[in-house]
Amino acid sequence: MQLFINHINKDVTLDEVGLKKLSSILVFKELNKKEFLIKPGEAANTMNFIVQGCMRSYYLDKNAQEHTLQLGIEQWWINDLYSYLSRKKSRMYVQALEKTLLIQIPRIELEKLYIEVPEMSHFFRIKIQNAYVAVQERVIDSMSDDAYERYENFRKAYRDIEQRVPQYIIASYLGVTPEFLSYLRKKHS
Amino acid sequence: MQLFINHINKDVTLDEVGLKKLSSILVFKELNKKEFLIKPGEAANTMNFIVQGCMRSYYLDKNAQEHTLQLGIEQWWINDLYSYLSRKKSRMYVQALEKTLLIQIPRIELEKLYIEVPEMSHFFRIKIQNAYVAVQERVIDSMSDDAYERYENFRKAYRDIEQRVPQYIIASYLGVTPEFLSYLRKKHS
DNA sequence: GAAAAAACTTAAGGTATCTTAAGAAGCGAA
DNA sequence: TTCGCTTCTTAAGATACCTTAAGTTTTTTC
Repeated sequence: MQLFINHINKDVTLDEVGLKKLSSILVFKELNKKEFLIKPGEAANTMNFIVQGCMRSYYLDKNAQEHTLQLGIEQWWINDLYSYLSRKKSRMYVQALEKTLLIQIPRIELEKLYIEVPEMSHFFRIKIQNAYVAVQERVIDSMSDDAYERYENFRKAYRDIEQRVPQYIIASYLGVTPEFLSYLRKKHS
Repeated sequence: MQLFINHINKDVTLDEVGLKKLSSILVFKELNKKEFLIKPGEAANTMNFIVQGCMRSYYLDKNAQEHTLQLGIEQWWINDLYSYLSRKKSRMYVQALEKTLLIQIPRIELEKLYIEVPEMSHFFRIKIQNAYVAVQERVIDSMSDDAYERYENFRKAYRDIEQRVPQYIIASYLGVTPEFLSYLRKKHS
């Protein structure tokens, strides 16, 4: 909980009142390993902060292949932001890869909070901007770099995560088959 | 100009006062074919609405290959949103593909306007959300679809643009070589 | 309207990545 | 500790896409 407040305070400064109002709308949620937070057809109606654990979002393409879009551990936000922002049904699975504890902020309360505590509006604007930047980075990467370069980039950017998720999920994040990632690792070792 | 106002009014409702304040900070800018709005090393400090013409943003990868990230015609916004939002220097070229007339909103004025006319803050929040959704869509496409499917998607989504830009630019948007796109078109015709 | 420049096509040979299939290794549950 | 499930590896054959290079068509410029 203190961790969460510190996290918010990195980007904005909340006073006592703001903090109290924020605290009052938080919801704690626990997920077991492999449990889903969101499934296709559902809507994302909360912002979700990982207090402890590890999660990912992914979808199935027309050949039922998994593609991982986001990975997160402690102090990351995880969501189907597409669904949250557009208010459309999700196409994603958002799943715990370990036993995970989340702090959730329901959209309805959050939008009220934006008015009373403009810092929070500012905070999430920054988060959404960062999300945009991250996705754009990924488009650029996928057009410029080959699979092994993307793997190296991934290892740099996600050093803490790499150890905690199975390799086939990393492959599905990079956009290659697990077999090919295995081949690349051998080739470069 | 009326066009621009209608465009804004699609998403938010501005009163007389708001409209006047908005109008007072607009800047018109004309670009000749092939002229650049932004080059690598510069910073994006305006929002840019295309009144007439056609533009694209692209970057060069380490092999000096062009990759087109955004295409736009009349009534689209064009920018290096990454640079605008993060305030970092751009890695992009933003270039006119035809003689183009823009309406620009400088960041400094716009941020003041956000306070006086909150509808504009709302408006650009929606635009940035849409931009996020579009980029995410693209990541999903590039992982799920082969080149020809991406080409068909592109033609559906950008019917009006397809006619106006050279095919090698479409190829660089899809992430394939011009030769390969040419081959695909023949194969499926 | 001719010359120059830009864009598009074709084709051969090459490379990155996929598919399938099988076995090996690691790991959680009883 | 062992069984069963999940994950990882290996390898052969297939395919999507790239590179190079040359020729053709279209567009621009003077």
